[in-house]
Amino acid sequence: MRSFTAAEQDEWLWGWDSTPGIVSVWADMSGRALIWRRLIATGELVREETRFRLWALLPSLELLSHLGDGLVHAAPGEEPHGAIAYHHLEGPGRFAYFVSADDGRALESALLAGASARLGRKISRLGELEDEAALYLQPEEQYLVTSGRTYFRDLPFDALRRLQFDLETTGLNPERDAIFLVSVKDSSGLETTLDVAEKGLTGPAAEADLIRRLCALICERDPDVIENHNLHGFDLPFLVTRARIHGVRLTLGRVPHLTVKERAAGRGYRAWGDESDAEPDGERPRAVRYAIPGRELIDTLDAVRRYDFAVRDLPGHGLKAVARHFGLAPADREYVQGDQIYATWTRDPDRVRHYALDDVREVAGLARMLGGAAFALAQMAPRRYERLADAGPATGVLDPLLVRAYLRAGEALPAHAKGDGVEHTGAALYLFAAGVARRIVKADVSSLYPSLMRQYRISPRSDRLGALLALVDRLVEARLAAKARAKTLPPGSSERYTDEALSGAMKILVNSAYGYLGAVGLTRFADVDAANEVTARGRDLLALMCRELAARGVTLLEADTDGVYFAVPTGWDEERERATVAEVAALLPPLVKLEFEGRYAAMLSHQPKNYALLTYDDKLLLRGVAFRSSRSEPYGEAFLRRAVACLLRDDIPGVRAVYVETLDRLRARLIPTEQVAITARLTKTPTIYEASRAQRREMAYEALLAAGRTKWSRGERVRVYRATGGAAALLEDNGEGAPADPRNYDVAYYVRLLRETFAARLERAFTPDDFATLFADPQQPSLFAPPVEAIQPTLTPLLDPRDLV
DNA sequence: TTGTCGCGGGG
DNA sequence: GTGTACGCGACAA
Repeated sequence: MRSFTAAEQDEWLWGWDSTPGIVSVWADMSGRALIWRRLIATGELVREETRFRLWALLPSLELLSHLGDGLVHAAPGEEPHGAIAYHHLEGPGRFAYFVSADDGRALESALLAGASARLGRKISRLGELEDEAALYLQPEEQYLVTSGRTYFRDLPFDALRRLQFDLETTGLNPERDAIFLVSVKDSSGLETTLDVAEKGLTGPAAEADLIRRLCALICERDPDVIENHNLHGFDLPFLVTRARIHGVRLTLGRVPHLTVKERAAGRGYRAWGDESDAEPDGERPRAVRYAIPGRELIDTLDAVRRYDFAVRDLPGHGLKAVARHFGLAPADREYVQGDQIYATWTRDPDRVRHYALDDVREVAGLARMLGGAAFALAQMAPRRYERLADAGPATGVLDPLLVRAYLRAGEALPAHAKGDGVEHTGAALYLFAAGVARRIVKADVSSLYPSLMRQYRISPRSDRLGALLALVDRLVEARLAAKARAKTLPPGSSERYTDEALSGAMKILVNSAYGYLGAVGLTRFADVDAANEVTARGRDLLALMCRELAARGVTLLEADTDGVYFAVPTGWDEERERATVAEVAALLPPLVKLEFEGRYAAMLSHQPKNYALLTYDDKLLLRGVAFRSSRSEPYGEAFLRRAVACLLRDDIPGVRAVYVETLDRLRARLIPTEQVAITARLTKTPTIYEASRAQRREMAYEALLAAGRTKWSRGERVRVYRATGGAAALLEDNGEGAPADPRNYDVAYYVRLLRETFAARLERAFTPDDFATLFADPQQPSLFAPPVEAIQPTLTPLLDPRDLV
């Protein structure tokens, strides 16, 4: 294997051109690149126009042989003007020829002519070439890869000029509904709203004028970045559609004669399909996103999804829920329900203005809080900022980094790895014991898989340069440095924010290196065997940790992938717990760091990945579908929470009391109807349900029909419950926004549900006899039942750690 | 019950 | 010319 200096490997991660402050790049096939830069010292915006050579990688020169003398050899870096040039790349990789031209259209037509001749039919787009016939990127990415430039060098996040806008519309369908207000905020102090009523115009003319004023305002404020929540899924497609309907040109960018451009995307906006009754035949339309020259379009929904993917603690992904979760919502935040916004506007326009401004303020806060990672990625990878903000880390970031690294090293790139049928094996999951245990410790290995890749030098077979591991090594080191630097800087400062963002971005990349290996068909250097070696090492390591912990006298409860829960003997203090974890950690390979993650007073282990924990400050944590499901009836969830809390506090009579009390309240109908109802989302129209009703009756629709409702729309949410006699019933509103409360629910049914569905989640904590006693019906007393006070929860061993191979 | 597909968001 | 994962709910078999 060739060896590379640290400086060369740094170039793989960061590129090599030090041009600072690039905030946007727009390039086309003609070989023109427009680059907007902010001068670090003054914040002034400058625009540069430059020429670059478009390029592609080919397996051979066959497609260009028809050029004869028109195809010239040129050493790397040489740029023979007017000619199509090539040079050979080293190594066994498929893409061994680098070809380039001043004008990408000339290169493209030469390739198309060659392909047409070879295949004997007209080929008119590069996309029609067979797989792996050529490797080519978007013009902007070609420019960034060969120039070694990246976005945002030396630029703090807060130096970006950012603007947020939010449309308020009469509904969700852009073909039918209209924009009536837009709120706008930017990072230089603007906060304003535009609306249809301002200019004395009405009807279509007023909306068209509103769109023109929005374009003018955005161009005047001239932001580098435009942000909103669901920007690509709602605001942009809505704006584009309304502008088209009114014949208004959307001049939002920094090149006057260029308007909004569509690009294909996996997620984004799909025309039609929301509420149309008859599904159109054939393919669903492709999702599209939009691009604007000179500005980066950032959707905070992408940042929220990326955050929640790692942390998994958000109540939902909507703007309001996320803003509240992060404490970004002001105390006097105005809320208006989505379908009430237009009606509110007609009565109380100021309230809607306030609401819409709160929206853009929250978006600005959210974009800063979560947008740092993509900003930092854009300082490394050769792609536009907006692409890095919505890309997956493996295909969207690591793959482009590797392509740039190989070209920089003059090395041929391999074809996309294809699956060879080898199954991808997963992580280990063990349930050692079920029931109740006390004095719980959680220990885990952070970043287990990348640590194993580094420890055992596991890399893709086709990665001749060892570039993936080199990137992971450098990322791990650079991340430690960035974290350490951040700690020395003032909290909340721009500098600290920038280092924290860098550390976050690096963590994302490091943790995606393993996913990269397993993404067969998606990533260029995927290698299932290497991925399987990582998981196999991971399983061995988890088994080793478990055996060594057990050998030190603790009781193992559950282990999953990279972490383990166990109970320690009576009398151990935290110091002894930590010392035990440290002892086992010392037995592991040096790059694998086992850490003490937390300690808890008690745990109910129910099923794999389903458990309850009681913290030492008496907080109850429920994990897994058995304990928290949006489908559960609220009275049952409430019972379960209270009963589990009693159980973990060792208050068995309390468990019994909660059960008896819930039964009594059900029988006396003291529990509000809303507590026994579940929310259902309607997916069938009345016509469709009518057609299937004979075969199968569904509770939600039966409830609607029983309530005399024959019309409803798809997507509507209704609350339903089982009324006396077992009939499905609809829980309607009481007219004041709260649910009605007829209390005519089927008591016998909900009594049975309490025992068979909810109490059953505590079954593994007791012997069968004790469980029967504890959840016996007080209306059917048994003569032989032992006293509840005598019952002790149990812990049932299921798997001996010594049996782990 | 089990397998497959689609969604999450926006007014 | 794109390409996540995860957990859940709806539907069909």
